[in-house]
Amino acid sequence: MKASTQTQDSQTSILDAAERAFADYGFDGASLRHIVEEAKANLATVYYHFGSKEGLMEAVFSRRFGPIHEEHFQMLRELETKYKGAAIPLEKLLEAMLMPPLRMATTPGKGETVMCLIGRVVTDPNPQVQELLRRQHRDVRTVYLDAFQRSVPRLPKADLLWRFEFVWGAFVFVLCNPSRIEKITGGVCHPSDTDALLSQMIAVFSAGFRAPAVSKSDRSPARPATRRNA
Amino acid sequence: MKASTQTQDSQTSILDAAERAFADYGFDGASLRHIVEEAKANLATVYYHFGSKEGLMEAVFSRRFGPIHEEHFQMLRELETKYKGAAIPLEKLLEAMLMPPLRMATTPGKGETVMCLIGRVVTDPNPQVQELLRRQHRDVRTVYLDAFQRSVPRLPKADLLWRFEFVWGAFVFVLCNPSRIEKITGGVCHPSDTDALLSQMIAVFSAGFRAPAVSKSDRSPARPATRRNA
DNA sequence: GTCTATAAGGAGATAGAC
DNA sequence: GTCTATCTCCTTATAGAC
Repeated sequence: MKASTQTQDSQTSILDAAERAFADYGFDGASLRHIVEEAKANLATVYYHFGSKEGLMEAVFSRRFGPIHEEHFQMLRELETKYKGAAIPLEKLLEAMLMPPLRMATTPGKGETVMCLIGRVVTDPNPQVQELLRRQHRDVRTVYLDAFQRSVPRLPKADLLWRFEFVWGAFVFVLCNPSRIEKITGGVCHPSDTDALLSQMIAVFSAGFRAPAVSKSDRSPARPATRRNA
Repeated sequence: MKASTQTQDSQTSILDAAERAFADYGFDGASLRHIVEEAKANLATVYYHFGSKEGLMEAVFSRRFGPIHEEHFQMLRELETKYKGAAIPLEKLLEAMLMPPLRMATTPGKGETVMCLIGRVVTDPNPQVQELLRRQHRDVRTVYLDAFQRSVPRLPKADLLWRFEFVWGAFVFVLCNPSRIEKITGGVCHPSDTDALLSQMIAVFSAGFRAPAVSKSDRSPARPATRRNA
C-alpha cells in the first residue's frame, strides 16, 4: 500500500492541466511548456509518461470517456432489464443517453472543461482526432442507436440516423460553452440547470423522433415517392 | 475600371488560404507561413493588408458572414410581407433560417470549409473569438427569435430559447463535419443532400417547438409550480 | 504593393546526469 | 522517475530596399 514516490500525482496533475489547456487553447494551441508549468511538473515528465503530445491527448480522453461510457452501458442495461425486450419509451432512452455526459458536465470544477474539450474535438476535422473520437464513441453509439430503432420501429433508418445526430449536436453545442448560452439568453438558460436542460431535450427530441418520416421509407412503404427527381 | 495591379487577387487568395487553414488547423494551429505559401503570396503581404493574424481572421469572417446575414434578413422580410403581421408558420421560419447557411454549406469548393470554420469558432472558448462571433450573429438571432416567439406565442420564453439553441447546435454539428456524418451513417446521410437535411430539420424542430412546455410558464400560468425549491 | 532579411522568442522532442 | 540543458525547427512580426 506504500504510495510510489509521486508518480500518480504527477501523472494526474499533468492530465488535469492538459485537459484544461486543450479545452482552452485547442490541441495545437496548447503548449506542453504551459501545461507542465500549470502542473508544477517537468517537461520531460510528459514524454516519460505519455510518449508525446498526442499520447497525452489520448490519455486525457480515455480518463474521462471510460467512466462515461461505462455509465452509458449500465443505464441502458437497466432499462433493457426493466422493459424485458419490449421497446423502451423514447423519453427513458433519451434520459439514459444524456444523463452520463450531463452528470460529467455539471461536476464542479472539471465539468465545464471536459465538455469544452469535447466540443473542440468534435469540430476538429483532423482525421487523427476524428478517428480517436470515433473509437471512443462507437460502441455506445451502436447500442443506443439499436435501442432507438426498437423504440421507433416504423421510422426509416435514414430519418433515425439524422435525428440521432441532431440530438448529439444540440447537446454538445449547449454544453460545450455554457457561459455563451447564459449570456446570449440573458441568464434565462444555463446548462448547469440539469433539470431544465434534460427536460427540454427530452421534450423536443421525443417529439422530434415521433414526427412523421420525411425520407423515402425503407420499412413502411405507405408513402410512395411523388417526385421522381427528388 | 482599370484593375489595380494585383491587390484584389492577392487579398482574395490570402483570404481563401486562411479560411481553409483556420478551418483545418484552428486559429492557433494555422500558421501564416503555411497560409501565404498556399496563397502564393508573401508573408509581409498579410501584415500590409490585414495588420495581424487576428485581423486576418476577422476579415475571413466578415467576407462570408456578411452575405449570409443579408440573405437571412431578406428571407425573413419576404415572409413577413407574405404573412402581413400574422404569425409565420414554423416550417417556413425554419426554412428561412436554415437556407442561407445551407446554401453556403453546399457551395462547391468553399462550402465545407466555411462550415468547418464555423464549427471551430463556435466551440472556441476564447472570449475574443466568442465576442467576434456574437457581434456577427446578434442581429440575425434577435429578429429570428422574435419571429419564432410570434409563431409559438404560448411557449414560455425559456423553452423558446432552449429550443432555439438546439436548432443551431444540431445544424452546425451536422454541417461542420459532413464526412464524419457520412462515414458514421454508412453513407445513408450526407449533409450535402440539402433536401434531406432541410426536411429532417424542419420535421424534427417544428415538432420540437410545438412540444408541450416544460419550464415554469411565464405567459400562460396554467401549470403552477408544484415544488418551491425547483 | 511586394519583396528579402532578420529580429526575438516559443515549439516539440531528446540526451544524459542523478 | 525526475531533472537540466540543448537540438532543431517554426512562429508572429517588423524594418527597409525596390
